[in-house]
Amino acid sequence: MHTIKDVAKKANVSIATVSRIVNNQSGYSEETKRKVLAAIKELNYQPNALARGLINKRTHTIGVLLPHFINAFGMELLHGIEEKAHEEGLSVIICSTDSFGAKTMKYLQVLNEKRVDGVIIIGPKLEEEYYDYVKRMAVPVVLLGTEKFDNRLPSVQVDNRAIAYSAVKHLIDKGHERIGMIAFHENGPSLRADGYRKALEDNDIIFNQERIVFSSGFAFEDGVHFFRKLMLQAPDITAAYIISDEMAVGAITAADRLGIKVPHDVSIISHDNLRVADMSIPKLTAVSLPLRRMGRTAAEKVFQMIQTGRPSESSIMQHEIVERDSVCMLAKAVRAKQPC
Amino acid sequence: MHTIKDVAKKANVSIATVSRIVNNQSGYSEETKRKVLAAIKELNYQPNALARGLINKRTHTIGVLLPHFINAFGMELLHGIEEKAHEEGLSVIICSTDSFGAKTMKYLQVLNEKRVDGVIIIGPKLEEEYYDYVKRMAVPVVLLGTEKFDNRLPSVQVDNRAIAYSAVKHLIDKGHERIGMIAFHENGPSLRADGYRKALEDNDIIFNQERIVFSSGFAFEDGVHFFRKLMLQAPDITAAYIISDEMAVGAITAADRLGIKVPHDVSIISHDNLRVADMSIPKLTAVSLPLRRMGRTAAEKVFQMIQTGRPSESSIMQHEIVERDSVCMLAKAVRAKQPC
DNA sequence: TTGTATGCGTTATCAC
DNA sequence: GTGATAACGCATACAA
Repeated sequence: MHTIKDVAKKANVSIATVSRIVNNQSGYSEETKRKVLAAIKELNYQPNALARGLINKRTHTIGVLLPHFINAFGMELLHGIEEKAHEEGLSVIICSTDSFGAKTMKYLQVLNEKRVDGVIIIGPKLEEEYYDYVKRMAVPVVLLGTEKFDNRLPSVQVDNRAIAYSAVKHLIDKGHERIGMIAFHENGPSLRADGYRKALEDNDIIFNQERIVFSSGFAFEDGVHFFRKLMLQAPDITAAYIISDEMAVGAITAADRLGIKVPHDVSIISHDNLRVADMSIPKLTAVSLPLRRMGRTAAEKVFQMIQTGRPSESSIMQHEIVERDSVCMLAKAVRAKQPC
Repeated sequence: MHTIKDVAKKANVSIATVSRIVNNQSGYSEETKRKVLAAIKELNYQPNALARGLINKRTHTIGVLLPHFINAFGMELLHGIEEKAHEEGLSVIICSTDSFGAKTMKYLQVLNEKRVDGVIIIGPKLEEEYYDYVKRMAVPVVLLGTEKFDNRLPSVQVDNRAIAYSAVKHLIDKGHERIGMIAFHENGPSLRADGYRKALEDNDIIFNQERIVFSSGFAFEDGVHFFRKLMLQAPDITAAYIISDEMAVGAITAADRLGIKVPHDVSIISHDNLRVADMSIPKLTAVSLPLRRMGRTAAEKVFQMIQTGRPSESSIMQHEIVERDSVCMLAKAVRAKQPC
């Protein structure tokens, strides 16, 4: 591994001159430039980013904290981050924290020691401990997730209440009135459950406690379990809003076992619109979240903050409904010509 | 951000002493140790990894190159890598190269400038250009993939011929004889197609060109397209070996459209055993690859190479067949009591 | 246009 | 035990 000194020697100039040329500043003749460039090429010289970082106080590296990143959801976010980050000349170090966040503090320390230029934290909530730490790190931090989990830091999120509202409204527009929901069991109030409720209210449908069920996770298994529970609890529903694609697929499996046909007997609309949504039978109608773009946006924010030194605004990303085959019209008049 | 100097000043010692204590070497009294530790805590001092790396010539960081890492397959590998790497005190920088590997050289340069301690390359093949570069980088490199794509570098792989053999053998054991396959279209000879052929041969089943079809990808869409093609080309098959879970799910969708029931009309065995395998209807019987463990193993290898300085052996990981619902017995005698 | 010298935050080699 | 001080590889203020 050659250093700037080797180049200087080979080109018969000082290291200062080499440095100038490498960082293409001004202050040298074309002649020397050629000499130096030739030496660089010949020696295969690559500047040492460590030494550079030591001086410039910038490592062109950011850290990403994501909890149990095994799932496809986080993957999409990560992909967006990585893509944008590299476009801006930033490398990304991934830190996959376990479900309990036990490793998080350790990761934060590592990132701090490595003097990353910024941090993106993916996750449902920001522990006070983490917040304190990143604050002391004094580097740009942006939060990335589906919940507005903190307002002290800039974030990229979606409006879950609006999403739930859209989803349920979509079902209502399709003629459904007895609508169930698999929500996520949270400590505080659930924005999604709120949106669900509001959509019913606005359309003069009475809310029925029995039609909402709270899951402890977002996985396939949760879907089969809680859809079953939902159907037992509220057998008369004709549609359901399920807050993750995997769960929705699980619901279809559960329905299958229960002898319920989707969408003929009950329509299903899901949340996220990951690849699986397109792979199930029937294909899932879903609320689509721009996960990739959210990742990109988060990366863009940290980059901007790094450049300007001032905090960025939070962004709320738009969602849309992608219609596929898991939801059908209910109105009898329509049903005749357009069976589902 | 405080430096070792600040700590030294606050503790009334020299930076040398602080350094000794931080790296817990010997050569100081308990008394000074306490003082220094107190100062460190109070100032919240974190050693600068850049400065350290500059001297020690180790960054405790490795780079991972993975092509279009969007898919669940790469995710599993990555997860294994990350897990093990952090256990060994290594951070991992991800570099997601596009399908054409156009960005690869750029990434390699970045990793080189950052002086990573090692590199893991995920992918189907190693371009000569990349090989030359990593060789010049003079850091441990391990290849991670499903193909033994190069033998100049240590790798972690599986035995694709054996896998295909196992899969087809499984179908044969279940009474199938007219077995189709969706293989991957490669330039060279396909190990999987070889294994398929060998399994037939060993069981006195004649190979029929029509029953094998070559896909250009591994995705869901490829599955629906090529399964359709396969069924048109060889309508008499009773089973098929499909080389990715996503494709297998696609095949089920295609079958559905064709009015073919899986596994009643045709059994399907897939490859990889990702989460989707468990989510389709019917659930997929699949050859399971220990992707997570493969990732861990790759990380372990680079770590070892970093420590010892000598190259590591290549590893071939074991596979196993996970029986679920997409394959059924064919023998008529059996069929009577065990319909599928 | 070019070179010298200093410092970035460490570790390590000497002295004391 | 402890403390100067020289590297590590580079950028830059200052001289020339």
